[in-house]
Amino acid sequence: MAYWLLKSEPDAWSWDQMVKAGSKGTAWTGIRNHTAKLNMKKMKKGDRGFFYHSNIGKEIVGIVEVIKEAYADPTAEAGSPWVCVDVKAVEPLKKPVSLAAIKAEPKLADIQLLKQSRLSLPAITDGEWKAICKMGGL
DNA sequence: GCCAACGTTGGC
DNA sequence: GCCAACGTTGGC
Repeated sequence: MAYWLLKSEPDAWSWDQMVKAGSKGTAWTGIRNHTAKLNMKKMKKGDRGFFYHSNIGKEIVGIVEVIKEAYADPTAEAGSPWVCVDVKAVEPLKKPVSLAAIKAEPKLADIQLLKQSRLSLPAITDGEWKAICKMGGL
C-alpha cells in the first residue's frame, strides 16, 4: 500500500465536491507534468492519498482512495501521454493539517510536498502518513 | 547538448 | 501582486 498527496485548488475542485461525488468517486484529471504522471502510474487500486487544498486554505482536509488505476486522461488530446486516476472520498480529517503545521513538524522535514512544492502529486511515506493522520486527529 | 528566455505553479 | 522553483522551448 502506497500513499500520495493530491493537490487541488478548491476553486476548481474542492473536498466538498469530492464528498458529494460519493462512492463512485471522480476522475482526477488535468495533470500535465511528467513526474506527477510517473507517480500516477504507480498508484494502485486501494492506495490512499491526502486531499490537499492548494492556494486557498493550504491544508490537508481529507483522505481519498484510488478506485481506478491510471488510464488515458479524457481531458487531454488524443494520443498524448497524459493519464488520470479515479479517486473517492474516504473520510475528512477531524482537524485539517495546514502547510504551516507540516513545515513546523520535524518528522516531516523531508516530505516531498515541501521539497518539490510545484509537484501536484507528491508521494507520502508510511511514517509521514502516520504522523499527518495523528496531527489530523485520526 | 547547452543555456537563456519564458510560462506556470503555488506560497507569501 | 510578487517572487522562487522549475519545466519547456528554441537559438546556437
